[in-house]
Amino acid sequence: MRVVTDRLPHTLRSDALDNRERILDAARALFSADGLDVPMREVARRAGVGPATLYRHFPTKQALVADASADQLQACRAIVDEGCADPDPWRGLCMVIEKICELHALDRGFTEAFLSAYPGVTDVAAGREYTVQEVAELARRAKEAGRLRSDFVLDDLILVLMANKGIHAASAATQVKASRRFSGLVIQAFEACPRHAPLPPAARLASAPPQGLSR
Amino acid sequence: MRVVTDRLPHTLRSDALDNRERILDAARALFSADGLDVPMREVARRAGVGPATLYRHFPTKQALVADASADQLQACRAIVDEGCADPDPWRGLCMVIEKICELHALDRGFTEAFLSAYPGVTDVAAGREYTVQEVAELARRAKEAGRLRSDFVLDDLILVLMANKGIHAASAATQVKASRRFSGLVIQAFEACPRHAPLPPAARLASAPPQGLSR
DNA sequence: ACCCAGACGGACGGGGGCGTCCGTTACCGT
DNA sequence: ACGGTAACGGACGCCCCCGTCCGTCTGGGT
Repeated sequence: MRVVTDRLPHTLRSDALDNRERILDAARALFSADGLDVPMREVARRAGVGPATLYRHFPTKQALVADASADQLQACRAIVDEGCADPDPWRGLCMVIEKICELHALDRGFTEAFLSAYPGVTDVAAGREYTVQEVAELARRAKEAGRLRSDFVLDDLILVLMANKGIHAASAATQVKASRRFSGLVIQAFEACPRHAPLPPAARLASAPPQGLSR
Repeated sequence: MRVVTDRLPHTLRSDALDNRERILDAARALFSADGLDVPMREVARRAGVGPATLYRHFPTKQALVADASADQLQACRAIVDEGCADPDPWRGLCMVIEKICELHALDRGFTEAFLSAYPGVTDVAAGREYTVQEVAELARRAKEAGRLRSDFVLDDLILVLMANKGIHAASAATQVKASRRFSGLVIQAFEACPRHAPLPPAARLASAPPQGLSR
């Protein structure tokens, strides 16, 4: 083990910075389209760099995933914040569900990172926690307003996101269309309605199995 | 349509028959728990046979998947037939959705085969077509009875099954629990209800049609 | 212009899955 | 009991991915 790991120059050389950006661009594109199950080599090839350069910038796949997912994570937080800011909590909640489902439909890799809670992708895991907690408050208010069914639990949100992840289509356009239809259905199921029978008990869904990061 | 492929002895030797059964048992167990992404070697190991024996009995993975899924496929047909036999089409439809979701929750490999996650398993694909067509008739009757929302389309069923596939949990028990909660939600979303707003347009998800023309 | 640390990438050894070949085993009919 | 052959499985060569080493190159400070 190295002892003195600090003392690194915090300024990268221009070519190194350039490569770093191209690697992240490549990773974003590939992860988004194909999920996290992409060989590191493939990312390097697409970025036009050698494997060693890739590993120098991102020693582990988790590090790469975390940095490549930063934008989407930010988008996620923005959606949730916007939903919470809506004076009508039910409308805000619906918007959050729709938008997040759509976001996930457009970025398979981010979806996997978001739902996996893989040790090492701590940034994403923390982002998910933030999202979930914010939505918890939003849901509380929506229940209070009598619009969200009283037997809704937070795990239902995870359930919906996992389910949304299962939806696959040939084209991105179809994917989004299907995802929209799905979130529409789910929202109507969540809406408080006297005709609705009680639901089966909810299940504890802490996290999904770490899939795709093993390579 | 089989031509005159029969020249070989249709009677396997006793040890061969025994191995075939053990291979299928191993495949069923592994596919069910871990999905179809299991190395052929792993199936062979579990069955206690060499790789060559496995490949002799099942030249391709599709062949193995098809035979290993036969039971579940039969169960699927039985569920659908039972649902169609119910004098109350809405109750029959609900039962079909619940039971099939549960079946899929308990067998990940079959789910993947059923949803054509694995191309070329024609038997299973045909079974799915049968299922879907039977449910189509059931749905028609449920709409006629005014219990199923009029804007339900068959692709919604595929959508639900794909979504159900996305749900993963640590234990089989939790998995089934989550799946039940999920099917409960979607059933309520499907139920005709004056308070329900119209849904976003459905997406074409059928992934079967262009098959069997060439080759 | 010079220099050298920081950055690059080709190449290497290891591991695992794939599908097949071929020498050996043992089932089954006579 | 015996022979022929169906059936077996260890072993092979192939390919892809992994993470690292090391010789080469170049950016940017003097």
